[in-house]
Amino acid sequence: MKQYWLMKSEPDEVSIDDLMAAPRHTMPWFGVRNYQARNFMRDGMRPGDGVLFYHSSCPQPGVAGVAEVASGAYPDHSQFEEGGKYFDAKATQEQPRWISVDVRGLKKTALLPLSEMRQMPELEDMLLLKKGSRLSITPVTPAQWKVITDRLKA
DNA sequence: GCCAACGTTGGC
DNA sequence: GCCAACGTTGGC
Repeated sequence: MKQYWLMKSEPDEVSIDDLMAAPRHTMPWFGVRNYQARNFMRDGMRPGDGVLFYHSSCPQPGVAGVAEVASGAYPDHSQFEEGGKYFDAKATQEQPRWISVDVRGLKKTALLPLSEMRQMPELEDMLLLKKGSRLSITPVTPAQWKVITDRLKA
């Protein structure tokens, strides 16, 4: 059963344009350092799942495009890069702590701003919109997916 | 830059 | 296992 997700990225780090410009529109999703988000990737995601690509921590936060999960989970290389921003001294090759999946961009869309999503009654239960929600990866229900992707086409 | 909310760490 | 202190996220 296909599932749906929302994945946050800071456009200064990786924007929807960066994703679409990558070879085969595909990039590894690295740098997740939160267990709940990791577990969603590890236990919930399957290739072909739908992804809303969300721009966060920027002047215009919102959904910037549609993507899909393009691989299963594998160890996040950045945890082993000593001196790197995402290095984790407690991770080993034998016992990796963090994982990545590949994400393939399907299309860049007109930005659906967070402010507008907050005004859509159908989205009031979205995890993204809950007070205090900071998870970089959240599940999206099929109904929410439909409302949002329909809106992105309009 | 502010700050609310949440997650993690570490002493006990 | 508790919980205070600290760090991070992310909208504004």
